[in-house]
Amino acid sequence: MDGPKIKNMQEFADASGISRPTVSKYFNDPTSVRQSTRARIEEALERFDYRPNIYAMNQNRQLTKTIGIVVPYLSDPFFAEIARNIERRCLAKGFWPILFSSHGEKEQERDILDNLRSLKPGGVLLAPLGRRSDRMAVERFCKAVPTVLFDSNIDGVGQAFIGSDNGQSVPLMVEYLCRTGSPPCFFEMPPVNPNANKRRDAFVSAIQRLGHEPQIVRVEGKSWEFEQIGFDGGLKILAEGGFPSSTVLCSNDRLAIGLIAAAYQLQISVGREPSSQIRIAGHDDHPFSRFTSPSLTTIAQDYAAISSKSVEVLFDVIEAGGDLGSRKETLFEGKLVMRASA
Amino acid sequence: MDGPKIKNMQEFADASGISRPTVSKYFNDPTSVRQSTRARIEEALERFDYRPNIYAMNQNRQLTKTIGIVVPYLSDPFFAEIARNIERRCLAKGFWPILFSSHGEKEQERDILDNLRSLKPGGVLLAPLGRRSDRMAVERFCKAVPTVLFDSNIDGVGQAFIGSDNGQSVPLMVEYLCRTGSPPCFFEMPPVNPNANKRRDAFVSAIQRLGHEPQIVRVEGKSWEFEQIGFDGGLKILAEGGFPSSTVLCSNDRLAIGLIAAAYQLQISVGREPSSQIRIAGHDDHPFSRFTSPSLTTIAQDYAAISSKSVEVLFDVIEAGGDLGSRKETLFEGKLVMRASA
DNA sequence: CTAAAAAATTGACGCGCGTAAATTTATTCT
DNA sequence: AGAATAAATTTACGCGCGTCAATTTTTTAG
Repeated sequence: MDGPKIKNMQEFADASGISRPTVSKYFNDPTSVRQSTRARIEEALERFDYRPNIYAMNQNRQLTKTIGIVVPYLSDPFFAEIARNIERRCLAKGFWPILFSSHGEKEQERDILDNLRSLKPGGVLLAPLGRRSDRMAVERFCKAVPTVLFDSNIDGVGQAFIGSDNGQSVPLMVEYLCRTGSPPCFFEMPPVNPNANKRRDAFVSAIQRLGHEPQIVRVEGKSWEFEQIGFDGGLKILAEGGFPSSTVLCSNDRLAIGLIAAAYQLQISVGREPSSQIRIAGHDDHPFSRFTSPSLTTIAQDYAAISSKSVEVLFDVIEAGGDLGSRKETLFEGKLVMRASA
Repeated sequence: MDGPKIKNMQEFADASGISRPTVSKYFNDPTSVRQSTRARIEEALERFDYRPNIYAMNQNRQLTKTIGIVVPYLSDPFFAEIARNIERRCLAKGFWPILFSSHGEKEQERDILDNLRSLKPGGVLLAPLGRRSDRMAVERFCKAVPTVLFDSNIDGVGQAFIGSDNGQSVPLMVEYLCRTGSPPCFFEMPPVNPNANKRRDAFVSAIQRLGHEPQIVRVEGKSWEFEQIGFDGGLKILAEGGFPSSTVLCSNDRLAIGLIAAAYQLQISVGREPSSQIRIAGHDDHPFSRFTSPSLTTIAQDYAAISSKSVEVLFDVIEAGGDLGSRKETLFEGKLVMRASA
């Protein structure tokens, strides 16, 4: 890191005693040059700390080494955690992840996809808003850029989908709850994405299979502040005679977190001890769910598996030139996490 | 959105009947062209949906319209929330925010700053890791790119600092707690950034000013999973005779969230009623702090003010050509948020 | 050691845009 | 109306790099 300042690749090539085209090859794939020249270049790199101008690198490329990651709501630790995993894996593959959050807004999602297009990313990992997505815009985008959907599916859109298997996880929880106490009712809010509906449907069929009548309690609210919705809704329901069952299965953990807070405020005891008045269960194993009072019994989605599989499939798509032929859906099973709340 | 495909600015200029240099001017600042030509360009834009190649746009620029946002830990909803605010404000100014998270790791932070340099951002908003930052790397970066620090200060580094005034907020809380019950002890973990130390120091002087002996309880732990640290530490302390006071002021909300969970598990009642065994207070008004059981009394940092001021100052710096002359520090006061826990 | 294969070099062009100087056209002001 | 001013056009160059074809050098295989 000394010597005269290096301005461009030509100067760096001169300084390292290698021709510019070879240096260029090196930067696009270090393994594509002979071991001995690679060593010489990397030695020079330490002396001069030159970095190619990424803008010049990419201007004539139709596909860059950038990976776009789009999540619906970054303030939700679930997505923050997933994004973190994905970022690491992209970096390990020598790609450059760029993170975007739609912040729950359709327009934002559309803008992000628009902007992303001009970034010419090598591929995109997209967790769509879901029902609120501009389906046309997403579809158009996926046709132009190799895209893998995760978390929330949109039928037929994108090269693949990776998510968790609500059809397995919800019955797992329902059976556990029925086995250990009164059959649960289902607590939901207006669905923001297909998962919410799938979970409700899975609940209905699972509880019917066990010979019970499905009971669904729905509260209103249209923001992404799920905890607040669960709290407000829970407060109202609990104050007005309570849920139809003393066991409540929530559509997701964030809703459950709000509901637990509401129960506490009304001095309704939550838990699986005989003395408790209500049992509450969630779904997702949200990072905070182990710190509720009582800690939340839930279904653990396999963060690591979902993110690593998503990245893996995306790179398959990229290496296949943007098209796999058929759209693959991968669903991971959830695991029951028994804590104190149910 | 019909007609023949537009490949570059020349073709778009031809199609819209305007010269290329004028079109170029338009894209760099739509207000810099006459109203009538602007209208013609925008009309053509609707017909052809052309977008300039951002890579070609930026390759000859020493400063681009990109704003880098770097936070230490995105899974922390506090930073996710701040980032969201900042993003919006940058977009409103016609800039392009790009978000990065150090994920609590020094190497990540260094890599991000390195990569950011080759992005040639117009400016950067940086919430450094703090004590774990590679100070030299940060310093070097700030000399090369207009940078405003926020949340966590590093003396003399960057063009400005925006944060919250621990010297005001902590005494505010201490006085409240002393006025309404027994004087608090201070619950902390190994400091990850200067705020932690400032808060402890502010606690000591505030409690002494009120004529009490400062008592500090420290637990170990070196990850960014603060809740877990608070929980594990709290469990141990509460089981081994408890805190030196029946009122505990935690260094931050996440620690408090863990502590409340620990107290619950040990069936120690938390709250400000006379019947409660312990009072617990936090600091930050973390998005989840209203959903703990009981809800957490805390100090609200002014998210909106911090983010808007940060952006504002950054644009001042940018407009001043990267240097304001003197380094400005802005501290916002915290507000006491009285909830049920203390 | 020689022929074949692999890798590096040389020289050159183009990408899409920013930008500058000189010129022409349009707008504003009195 | 004409003069002064503002804006758009024409022309042309350069940025840093990808990439190609032809050539030379180095490595590998027989």
